[in-house]
Amino acid sequence: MQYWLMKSEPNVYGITHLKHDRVGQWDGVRNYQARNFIRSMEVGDCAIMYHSNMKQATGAVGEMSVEVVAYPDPTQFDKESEYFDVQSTPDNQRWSAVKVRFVREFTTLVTLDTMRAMPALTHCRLLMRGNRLSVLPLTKNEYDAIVTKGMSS
DNA sequence: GCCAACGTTGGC
DNA sequence: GCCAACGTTGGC
Repeated sequence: MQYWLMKSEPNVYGITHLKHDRVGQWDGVRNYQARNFIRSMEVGDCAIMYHSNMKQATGAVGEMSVEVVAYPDPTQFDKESEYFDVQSTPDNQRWSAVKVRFVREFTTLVTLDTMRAMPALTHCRLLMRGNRLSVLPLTKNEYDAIVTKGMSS
């Protein structure tokens, strides 16, 4: 069992969308390190959804689980998509997607400030300077600490 | 293989 | 909207 944190922009695909869809495709990852994490995901892995780029509501918003392991991200071949990658071909599939299932939405937004103040997250990559990874691993301890905060009212 | 230029991310 | 930090590209 592995634990992850996955960033999304809530206006593109946030917790509200996933809650509605129940199972959603996590695509558009265009960073090799993040892609490699995507490829190492297993069915049943736990993941925290994190909303980024929000003026008021940046932070962890809920829990997901991995429903389908990595497969070629269809948006890389879609000329209409903003994620289209001219260098991707059927023989050279550069990018991967997974499917995630909605588990629950936090009752409380866990903001960056809150997370910075949590001893359990001292070494979390999310909080390190200049961190830009959109998919990153968490320890069970880090994951549990965020969920506990999120479900406290 | 180095590295300058450029593009992107994401907090503020 | 700004800009620091980091990743990628491409000339050499």
